[in-house]
Amino acid sequence: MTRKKVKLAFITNDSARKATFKKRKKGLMKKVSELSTLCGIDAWAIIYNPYENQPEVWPNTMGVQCMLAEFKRMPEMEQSKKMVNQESFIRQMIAKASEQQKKQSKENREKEMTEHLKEINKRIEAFKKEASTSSSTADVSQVAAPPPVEQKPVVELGLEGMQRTQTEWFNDCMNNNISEQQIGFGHGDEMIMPNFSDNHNTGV
Amino acid sequence: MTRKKVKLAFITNDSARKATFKKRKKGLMKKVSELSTLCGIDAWAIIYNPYENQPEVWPNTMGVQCMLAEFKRMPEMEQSKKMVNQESFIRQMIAKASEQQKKQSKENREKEMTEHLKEINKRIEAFKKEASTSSSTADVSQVAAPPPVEQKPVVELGLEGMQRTQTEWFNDCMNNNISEQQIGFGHGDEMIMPNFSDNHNTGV
DNA sequence: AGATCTATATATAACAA
DNA sequence: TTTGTTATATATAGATC
Repeated sequence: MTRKKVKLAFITNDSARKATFKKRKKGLMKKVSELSTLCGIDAWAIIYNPYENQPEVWPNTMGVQCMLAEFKRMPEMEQSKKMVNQESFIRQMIAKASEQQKKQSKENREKEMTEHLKEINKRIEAFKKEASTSSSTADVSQVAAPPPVEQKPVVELGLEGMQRTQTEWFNDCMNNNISEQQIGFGHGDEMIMPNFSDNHNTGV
Repeated sequence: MTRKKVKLAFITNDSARKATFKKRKKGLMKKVSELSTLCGIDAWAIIYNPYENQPEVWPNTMGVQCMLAEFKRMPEMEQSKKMVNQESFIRQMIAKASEQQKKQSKENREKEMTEHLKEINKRIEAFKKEASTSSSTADVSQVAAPPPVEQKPVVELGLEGMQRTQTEWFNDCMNNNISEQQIGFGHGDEMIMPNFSDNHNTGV
């Protein structure tokens, strides 16, 4: 919003909409990374850009790519089914997964893949210990809100515009066909990234 | 970044960090909603606020809550397993899911739950038709990038700071224990929300 | 279409109550 | 600690190349 206070409504002009999308996507990415840095939050972001055929990922860790790609597969399989029917939902998932299976298990990917998860799980375990002192685990819905435990939070962010299907992207991920660099994210000068060793600036 | 050009590094002072988190979270939410509006993107956001015990959701559609809660469950189950071992990963999911199952299937939730999914799936189907004309489906990894199909993209966004475990939140969701309103998002004056009927401002 | 520029609208760090 | 204010840093719409 500048030069004119843009009217907050759908931009009908195609090229204008695309331009706005690009600019704002970049801004959003930056905001996420800043939040990550400033608040010590382990953050990641994926944007399935509707105007490109490869998603943008930040930070460019393969584990994050695959993990969220995994997440993204779920809606597709839900096609005509109801989300609430969790059992049939999962059956479909198994079917798809077994097709996938022969294409996976590259050792060198394991390490990266579990990188973030380990962090998360450590926190979950820590939290469980804390929570178990205050209530039973049987009926979770009745459990009182646990006492505030100060711990590093995890931020997760996905932005997705459908261009390829989720599964296609996942396949590519599993087949190691990730193109080197699709991150367009040049953040400012003094950015400090405490959590990731593989952060980098591209941008331009 | 004002009054002083903040140094982009972890804020060690607890209260300052919390204040910054709150402000920036709000800003991020607004940005997402604006992107949604301006570019006609079906967007949703969840923030597992590290300082509160209920996630913030926008828009406040239960289907979105449960769908993303579902996504969020996956990492937890991966605890000590490798993400790459998709089969065992899924087996664990089934185990958890069957525990869940007796607590679900409330009719009045189905409608909301599938609301977004239907939109997504429509687009996936449309895309598949388009893509099937140009290549075989057997080896997806070798399929050339499909021709750009102009269609409304879907934005998905999750921000998560671990306070409760994913599963606990999911349980609450399934048990219909969602507290009325945990969204703190008062956007500007002229905001127009074409896609959702249940948007609202709370702020405060 | 994408890269740059610039005037303004917004976001927000530091204060204040 | 929340809320409101204000000075500045940023984000970005529209224009230009």
